[in-house]
Amino acid sequence: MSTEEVAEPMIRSLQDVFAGMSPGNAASRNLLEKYGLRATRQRLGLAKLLFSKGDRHITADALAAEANSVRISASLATVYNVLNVFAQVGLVRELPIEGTKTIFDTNTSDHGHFYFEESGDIADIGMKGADLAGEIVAPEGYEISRIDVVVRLRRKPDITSRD
Amino acid sequence: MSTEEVAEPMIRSLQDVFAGMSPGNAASRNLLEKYGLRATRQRLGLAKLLFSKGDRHITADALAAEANSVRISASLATVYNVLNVFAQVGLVRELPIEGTKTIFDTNTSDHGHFYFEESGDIADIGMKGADLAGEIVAPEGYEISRIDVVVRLRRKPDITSRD
DNA sequence: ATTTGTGCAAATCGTTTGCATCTGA
DNA sequence: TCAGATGCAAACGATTTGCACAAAT
Repeated sequence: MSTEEVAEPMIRSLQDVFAGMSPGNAASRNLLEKYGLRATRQRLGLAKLLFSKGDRHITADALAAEANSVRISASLATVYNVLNVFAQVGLVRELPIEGTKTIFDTNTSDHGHFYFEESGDIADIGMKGADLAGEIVAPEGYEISRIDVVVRLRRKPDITSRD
Repeated sequence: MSTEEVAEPMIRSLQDVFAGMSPGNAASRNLLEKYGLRATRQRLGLAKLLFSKGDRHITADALAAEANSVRISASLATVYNVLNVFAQVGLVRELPIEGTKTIFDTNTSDHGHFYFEESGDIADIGMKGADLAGEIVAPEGYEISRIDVVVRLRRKPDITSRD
């Protein structure tokens, strides 16, 4: 993983590749190898969990739990390892939202997020991320590497349920 | 640290209150009490450090170090305490930027941030934060409590220094 | 046969907490 | 006075790391 050649996310719809596939199939191996990653049992399994269910926002913790509940054995340390490696090559993206836990996003395209303050849930915001990019001017000598937009939401006072 | 002045914040009331003041003065006490906080030695000292030098983006760690270097004794635990209390009442704001360390921003107005990836420095972005807010529609039943915009920057390849 | 990944437990890092002691209104 | 703050050290939760073992090319 100390690979210098940080492959660029050429494949956008990872969901397409993984959707409905059984773990350990040829396509998955191919994908991992395309990113210079050895296709190990746990990487294949975790990739399946990450990419076969549409866009996800998940913590290492939660992913590990989910993996184990589906008989994909992978220690927490390995899950962290795999997620970090995936992030390095661009298969997933780290979200800087909540102070403590790191959240990994399987959607690596330019997009913002809604953050539901009471539940901690996260949801993608359609466009906007890119829109903003166009208006912001980077300081002299710098270029924009990425823009993170987080819209924090609180439940609106429910007027209909007054009595 | 060396906050490059990329753009200027618009609201700087607190700075005006504290600028050039000696620690422990009446105005500082007033301010703290206005927020329902008891004016203790360390709160006054930390407030001075935070608000008398213009907008700042600082970690608890760094603030504690700075305080001690200026003979304002305050344990790390207390610095955390004070910063958290200040954040609760709205004197400062927590920034969700780097996964690990929490950064406190003395500018609580609506604004985005530049994040210099190589140095870890943070600088305010003039407007934009609010602009974006106008375009985003909150999901049914929710309202926007706040929008965080972080523009990550990398150094642009320096063309002039090629040889 | 190598090289790379995995798993465990111990180690680290930032932050919080319990508790005895001090301090400000 | 006496609620509320502080300081220390131990406690904590999330993540990383060292090392022996297992698996992939």
